[in-house]
Amino acid sequence: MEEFLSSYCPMIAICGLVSMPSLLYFIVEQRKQPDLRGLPTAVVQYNAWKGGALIAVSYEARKCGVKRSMRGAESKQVCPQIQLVQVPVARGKADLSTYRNAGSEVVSILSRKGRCERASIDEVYLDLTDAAETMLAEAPPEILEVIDEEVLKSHVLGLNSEDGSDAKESVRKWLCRNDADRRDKLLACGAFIIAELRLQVLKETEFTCSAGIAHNKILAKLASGMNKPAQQTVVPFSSVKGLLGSLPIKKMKQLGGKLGDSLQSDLGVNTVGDLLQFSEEKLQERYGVNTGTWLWNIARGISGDEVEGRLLPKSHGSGKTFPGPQALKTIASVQRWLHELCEELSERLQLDLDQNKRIAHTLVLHATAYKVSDSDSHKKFPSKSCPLRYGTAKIQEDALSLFQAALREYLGSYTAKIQGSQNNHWGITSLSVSASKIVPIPSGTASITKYFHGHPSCSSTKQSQNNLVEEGTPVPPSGNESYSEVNVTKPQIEFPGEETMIKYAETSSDQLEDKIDLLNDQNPCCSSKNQARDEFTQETVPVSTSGSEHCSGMNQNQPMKNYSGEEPYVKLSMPSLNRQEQKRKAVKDKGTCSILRFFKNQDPSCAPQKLEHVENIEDVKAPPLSPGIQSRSNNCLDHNRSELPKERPSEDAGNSNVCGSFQIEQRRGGAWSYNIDEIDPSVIDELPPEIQQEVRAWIRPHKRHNTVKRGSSIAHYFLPTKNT
DNA sequence: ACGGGTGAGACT
DNA sequence: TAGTCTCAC
Repeated sequence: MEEFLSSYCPMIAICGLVSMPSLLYFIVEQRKQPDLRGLPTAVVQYNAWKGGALIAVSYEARKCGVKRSMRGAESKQVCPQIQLVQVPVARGKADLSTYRNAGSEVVSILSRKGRCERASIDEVYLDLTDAAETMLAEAPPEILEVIDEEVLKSHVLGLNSEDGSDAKESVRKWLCRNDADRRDKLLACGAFIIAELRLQVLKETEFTCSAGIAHNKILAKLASGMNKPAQQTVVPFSSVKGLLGSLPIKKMKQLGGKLGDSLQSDLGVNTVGDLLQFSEEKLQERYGVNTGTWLWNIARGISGDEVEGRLLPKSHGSGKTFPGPQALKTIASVQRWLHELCEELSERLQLDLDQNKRIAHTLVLHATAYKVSDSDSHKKFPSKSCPLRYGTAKIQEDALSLFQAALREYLGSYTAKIQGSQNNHWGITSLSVSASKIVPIPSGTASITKYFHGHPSCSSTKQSQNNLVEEGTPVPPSGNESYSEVNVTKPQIEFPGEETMIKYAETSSDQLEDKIDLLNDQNPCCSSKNQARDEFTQETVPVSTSGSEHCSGMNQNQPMKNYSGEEPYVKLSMPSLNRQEQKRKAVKDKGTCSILRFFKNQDPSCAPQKLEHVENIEDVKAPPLSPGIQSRSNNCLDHNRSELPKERPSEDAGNSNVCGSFQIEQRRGGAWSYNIDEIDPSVIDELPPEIQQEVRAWIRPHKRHNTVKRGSSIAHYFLPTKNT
């Protein structure tokens, strides 16, 4: 216990979660068939094999014994009265946009009270540290006369409902305990805030959600799943050990897969508590430095994973599988499907651009394939990427080129005649295209950069470096545009593998303007595509697409309607520093935070939230450059350990996290699109709106960069070698 | 040859 | 870096 208490560094973050099955289900229920409410229902994927796969099952249906792994047909057997609704289909594939949008709607509400991280389509983490502290200071639970019912319905782990007395009464007592540990008081405040948010979500969207409230994300996540649906669970500080002690190891996030298996079979660890018997060194020895440390911490309920403050996805993808007999066996069919996928992707990119002013820089193609009678038939189909050019047709074009390059590589010596009709050598069982390296359009940033020219920036992470580099000097990894031309028009030219890829070039402003031109290019949809297709046409394509065979009119991508004002791009092309310089600065200036200091005119720690205790943390005080990447870890344990690797932190920094999780179940109508400027957590609010975003982007990573998901990055930086 | 479509992140 | 792999919803 001692170890727990002393090493458990509480921050206050509240994490929200929205669970996808319910989300899917209820959206459908509400929007399309409101009368399904209350009936056993499931959402099935369009694919009609055996009635389609269930991807969401309502609670009523679960009671009937319907499980997610079932097919539609099976569910009918178990529960004849079940109502099956189909997931929307577009372009011959499932279309999840409805769900994405619904998730956004919830995010926009949750983000009113604190920093939000959209962890997935249906999960949101929320850091309510500030809100909880404010509440504690201004209106602590004990002074409230009336306490909302929703709060009283909280589940508080470890709360012995004293001699079977009223559960709500004991919750009320716990919430209002005067002598409680400050950390628990903060959690109590978190419970209030979360309850309110959940009610708000319900009111505004008709979704219900579950939540977990704890001092870090992983515990909040754990808690959020403990009482569903539509309930919230609090993990008091003192309950952590008890909770984890008996928790099956695989229930812990990140341990549900192979690592968890290995812990069980190799170390005989069955519960998280079992992990306690292993020294950190031992764990590192077996799983590597980062994972070892991460495990050691997790066993004690410690996690340095910080709520990131990101509301938008880092990538967009569109993909489809072609299982078994549906495998694609001709280039023509691959091309056709790529067109569909790219069309969807392009649409989403365009939306992102319009709504969020962000640009994706990299296009990636993934596929899985099989091939027969080849020595290395187990070789995986390689992924390929290239600079992303906006415009549906260009994306389609480039994706096809990537595919062909990958296919050649995959087939190796076989490469011979890929063309022709049906081949018996290979088949494509899945295809996907995605866009990544998405960065905000540097509107406004350039001026800021200029303004602070010479000032060190707050960069500390890969991401922030990107931002800096990209924003300051708009150098998208724009390859030669000729790249794909070459590949497409002469697909059979022999490329020794990688050479097909364009190297990222130093980009000058001219090139940048090229890029802009590209963006504005009307891009007659079929132009080069037809060429490409002609080469492969005449094959029979055994797949049925949504029939957008001709690329003529339809999805022309509303070409840049928003770009009448080349405003953003104009700024793009006035780099104030050349790229190298930028890079150098970004790297060199790690750990400083002049910008925030400038704005806040105080608080050298650069952390956007209150940092009353953080002064204890040496990194923060030493802005120039610390060996570790982050200047402020969210986990004081890490910090202490960085100095005293063997020591438990003597004192927690009093910086507590409250994390909660949400699960959505219902909604009402109403389209939504979010505006990141309006969703604005904390401190930076006072800044002029147009620069808030940039500043935040600079600050956030500085505050913490958790490069290693399951490992202490500190360990990574401070431990000289990795003992395997 | 089915859970399918998506996403994030670590490793190398 | 780009590409692979794991994990999760």
